[in-house]
Amino acid sequence: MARLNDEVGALLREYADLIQLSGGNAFRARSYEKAARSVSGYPGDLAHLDDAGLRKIPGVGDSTADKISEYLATGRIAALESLRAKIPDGVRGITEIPGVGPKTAVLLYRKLGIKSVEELGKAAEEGRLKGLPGLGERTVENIRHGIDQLSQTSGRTLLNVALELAEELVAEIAAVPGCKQCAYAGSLRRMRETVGDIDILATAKDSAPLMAALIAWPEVADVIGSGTTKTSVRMDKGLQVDLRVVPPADWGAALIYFTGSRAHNIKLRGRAVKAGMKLSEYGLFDVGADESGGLEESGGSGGSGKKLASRTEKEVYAALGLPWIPPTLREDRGEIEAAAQDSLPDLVQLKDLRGDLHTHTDLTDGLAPLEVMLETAADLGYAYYAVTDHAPNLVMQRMTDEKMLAQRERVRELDRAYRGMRVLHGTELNIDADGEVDWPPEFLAGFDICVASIHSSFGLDRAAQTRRLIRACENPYVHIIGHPTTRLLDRRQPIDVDLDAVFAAAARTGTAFEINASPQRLDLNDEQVMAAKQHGVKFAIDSDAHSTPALENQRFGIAVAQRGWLTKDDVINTWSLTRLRAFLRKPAAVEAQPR
DNA sequence: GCCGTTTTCGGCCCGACTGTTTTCAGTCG
Repeated sequence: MARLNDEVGALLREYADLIQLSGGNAFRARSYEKAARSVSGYPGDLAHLDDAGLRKIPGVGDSTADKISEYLATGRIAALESLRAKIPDGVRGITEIPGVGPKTAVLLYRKLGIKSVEELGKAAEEGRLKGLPGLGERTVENIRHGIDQLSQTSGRTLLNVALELAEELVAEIAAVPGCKQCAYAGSLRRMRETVGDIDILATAKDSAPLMAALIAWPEVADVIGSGTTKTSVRMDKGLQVDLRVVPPADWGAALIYFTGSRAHNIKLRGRAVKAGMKLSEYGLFDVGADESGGLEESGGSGGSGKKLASRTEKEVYAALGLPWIPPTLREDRGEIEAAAQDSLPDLVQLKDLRGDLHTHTDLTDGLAPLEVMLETAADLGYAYYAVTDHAPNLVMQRMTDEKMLAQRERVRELDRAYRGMRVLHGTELNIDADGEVDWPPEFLAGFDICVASIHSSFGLDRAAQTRRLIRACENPYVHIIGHPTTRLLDRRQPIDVDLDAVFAAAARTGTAFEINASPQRLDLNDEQVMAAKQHGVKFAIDSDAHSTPALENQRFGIAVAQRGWLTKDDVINTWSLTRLRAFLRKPAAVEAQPR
């Protein structure tokens, strides 16, 4: 939907970074940064805006509008390109290292000619950073550590980015005459938080036109290989896409095979072998008791055995004595055993969500006004919706008691005005290093709902992090722990914390844990969700939206929940408002007081 | 560069934290 907007947003952000790196006016840089954010979060399509329309986007003035227009007309921005020529792209990449900003990156470039993270790592190893002004032993160590962090997060593509591309590619290929079926498979279909590549599967009698359609895609940078059954290409941004074309009759078996996971497939094949069958991407075959025991002899065409199933996934699973298993469960975490006992969980679905309990407006760092956020939420069919702007201890947001109370009054008015959607007034509190939050109890009592999250002191040790989160759970006014580990998939490692101890506290106090649906966060992640559920923790799947398009990120939160085996009953924002309100009274924690 | 119940100039998100300094620069949320 907002693809072009994101593209332009990224270019403006790059321009802002390059202004900083080239020593330009800091306010000018910030101005472009703001415009970038605003453009990325703009709900309409930029392509449909004329010059006047562009200027109406908050933070976009004459200069920025001209640059956007230039890009829409010519596909380039001259000013950006001239800055690119001055600062190598890798120098900008260096600022991705946590703790390294533009000043340090430029210093390294000017003094040592370092223009990539790799070169910086090497220079650090060789001790060449010593003696640079402002770079002591500690800083060099931090840079090393930062590079380690970065290397752990790179090389994979975020789910939302891959999904958007995959959906477009599938639509394109499915539209080619002769294409019978087309879908993305692989880790993307399992909705893993990041993916290494995109696997697309299609059926057609003649594969050539389908392969040609992929190769002709405008973002294809190079063709790695192309034959009649498989074509691999690399996109401009480095992501690899594999297209496999199989005969229509083998669709189901191939889809299972290419969806994986590897562990799921291995276990499935084992189950087949035990039952005297053989499973491959070409189908499920009867090995035959009279054969000479060889399992490897039958080739791709099915060998000696008779084909038992291959046309649909359901058919193949059924022939193995199993119900169809949702792709989000196919990780060999007990789903095959559960399926065999017909006890697969009834997974929570996007349509089950009745509300969103963590969202922002332009009163703090959101982009859209309260009224606009509510309109969009109502369009999503929600029965309730919580507005949870930042609290004062996140100083940069400049929240005050007065602003919060004025917003509450407005929320109450709008709540009466809406039919069908109740509006809750909440806040996102800051959990400080000791586990305390922003306001005193009497002020907190005025909110319908409080999310509490960590926004600082990420580096505390395990004992301290565990203690602060447990204290937050014990606060009777804290209902939901927001983005609990604070990880950012492309940038920041999770905090070091004993989650089992924290989950136990959450279950004891009736505090829900968030599945933050922002694709950069997905926090808790699937495995943590499973562990928390074991403790009896309840969950809130929240968008943490700072703009109207971000409200739709809930699909990614649902994916995490499904991968964590959650049902409707585990997720408090699938509940009726009455049941939700009862949960928000938090009796267990109140009894636990005083601490 | 953007913006205006501070409106065409002069501000612009503010403070904590860290590591380097010995009074401050850089980074972060």
